[in-house]
Amino acid sequence: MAIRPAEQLIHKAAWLYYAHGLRQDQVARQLKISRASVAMYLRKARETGIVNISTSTQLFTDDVMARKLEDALKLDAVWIVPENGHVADPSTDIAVLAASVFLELIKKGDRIGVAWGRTIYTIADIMSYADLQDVTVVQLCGNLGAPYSYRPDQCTMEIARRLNAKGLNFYAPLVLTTEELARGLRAEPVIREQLSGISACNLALYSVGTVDADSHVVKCGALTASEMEALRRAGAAGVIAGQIIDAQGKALDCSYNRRIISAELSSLRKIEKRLVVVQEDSKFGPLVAAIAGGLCTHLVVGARMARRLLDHAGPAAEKVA
Amino acid sequence: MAIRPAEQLIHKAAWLYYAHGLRQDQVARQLKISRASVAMYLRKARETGIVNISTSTQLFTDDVMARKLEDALKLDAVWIVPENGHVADPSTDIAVLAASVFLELIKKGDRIGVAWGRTIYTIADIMSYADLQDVTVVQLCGNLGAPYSYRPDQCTMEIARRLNAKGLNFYAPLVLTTEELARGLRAEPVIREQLSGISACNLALYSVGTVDADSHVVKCGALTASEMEALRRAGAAGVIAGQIIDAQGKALDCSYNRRIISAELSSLRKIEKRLVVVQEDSKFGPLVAAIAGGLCTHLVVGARMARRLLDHAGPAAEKVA
DNA sequence: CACGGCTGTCGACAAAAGTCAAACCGAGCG
DNA sequence: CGCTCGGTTTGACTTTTGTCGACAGCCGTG
Repeated sequence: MAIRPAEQLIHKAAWLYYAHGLRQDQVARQLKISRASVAMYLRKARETGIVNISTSTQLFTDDVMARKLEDALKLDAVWIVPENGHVADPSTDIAVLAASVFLELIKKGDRIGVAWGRTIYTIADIMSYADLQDVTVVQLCGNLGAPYSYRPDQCTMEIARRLNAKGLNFYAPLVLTTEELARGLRAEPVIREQLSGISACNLALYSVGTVDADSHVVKCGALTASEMEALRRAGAAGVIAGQIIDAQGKALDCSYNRRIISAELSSLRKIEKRLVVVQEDSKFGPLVAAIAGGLCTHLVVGARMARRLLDHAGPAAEKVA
Repeated sequence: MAIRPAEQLIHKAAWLYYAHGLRQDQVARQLKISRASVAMYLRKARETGIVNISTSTQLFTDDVMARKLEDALKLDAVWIVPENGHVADPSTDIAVLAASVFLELIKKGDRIGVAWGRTIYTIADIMSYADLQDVTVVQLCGNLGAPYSYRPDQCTMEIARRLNAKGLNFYAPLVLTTEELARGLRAEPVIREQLSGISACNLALYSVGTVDADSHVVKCGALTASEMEALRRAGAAGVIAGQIIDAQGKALDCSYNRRIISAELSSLRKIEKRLVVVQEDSKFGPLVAAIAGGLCTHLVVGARMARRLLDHAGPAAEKVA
């Protein structure tokens, strides 16, 4: 009995407890183990996704503002977390909501593209476990040898681990020193395959990055602060999956963009559901650019950001009318 | 504050408790209500499907016998509930499992066909609540003015209620006295529309009925025991959605079948996922017939029944080989 | 306007679940 | 052969949760 009590017993305990509604001591008696063990098994069952507890995220879409935003920005769905004087900081709230929304959007057999960043890693970190063996999580861009714990491959792997899904990592650096080398690497069969597999995804998860000295690409050494400054003057408005975009949400025509290994924006746009999560208010500009470029269909933001987006879109919408 | 604490507060409480992992007293403090109220809200949240607790049914498909059955009978998925010396009776187990499987098979936007019977009603009765506004539950056959609480319309409605889905009832009797009247009624626009809408379903839930004096159609007075006996001699092997089928799973050519208002078997076969649940061992014959007729793609049965099916299919499979 | 009925709320208690240190058990190793 | 080590199991204890009866506000009604 001590050989492999794990799976089988955990399953049975979870089944009796959650599906049949038995008490822990009843389960213990039925399984002929102590109640303490049952409690432990149940915790494991929750941790491994054998049982799933999910809460409806409807509360956050019911907001009238969410509806208005959907209309104004032509998005499929918007979730807004209220920022009333809660004790907890709103950015955690946003991540928790994003994790729920993300899980809710996943279907069996899905292929999911994941980018990277602090926001994404936070989501991965608080996301509850699930048991989706037939799901694949693919990395959307090359890696950064960064001193961060939220490198692209880590984001992908952690999410795959949580979902009990297959993780497909990208074995290439995000940015190279010469355009030529990048071109060559992109032509490599392994890399090319991975890149072309991206448009086969039906769900993507990413955030947007800023284009100032605080940007991750700068912090990770992919660009210097002054190079970034120059790009900004040349029209850079945001960063998506390590790629610089302009205010229209198009890839900026610059050396940096030609030196990276990352999903083409056109591939991203082919993905049915593009979930964008933004925590920081400072990312307003980049977010507007991403939306303009059609890189977002599903959006999770805080109330303050939502209002700014609406104010921004409002006049434009009136102009059209 | 006493005006309508309902939805909004329940949602918030559920959110803080289940998604954020706060304790009930923390939630109470944040929402400025007593902990007792929080406990009550959480119960309501569970009851109304605002939070969903589901357990993986993998344990029951992992069975080697389940795999063999899938192969032998060409089914998409089989769940087998073990019948070891559990305290609980196995038929409840089957229903609990069937309810979980059923919920697991439902996707957003689905259209679900539901038949009737004791088994189906039991499933509806123990099924946990969910919050699927964009799902439609349609009744697969006409009604019986029966002294039972599991009339077709009740099965449909109860399931729709549990899922928070739209319920589409059939406003016609299951069986009429003359073929002519039945033909006329089927031609009625309302009825015809309902009937033709059945093949648009992508999930169906039904059981099978026996063709003896204990059959529901006999108990409900749709047929007398002697009429049934005659039909049985004429080749009747089972009942599906109030319709008599022969051993090949084809509709039996008989007056009774021409006098009923129910889904055509061909419409049922067009439904992508056909979940059949069988509790009683006595329904072996009818089940074999239903499977032979391609009326089943997903099956939930007890271990004893599974073994009989395998024994039955085994020789035939060998003969082919 | 007083009256039940209804619903939501609360405090207090009982029940259930979570947790921890200690015991246990088999496996591998010196 | 006896040892430690990693893991599981257990009983005892603490914390958390469920529930009950009582009370308070609101409503429609007589």
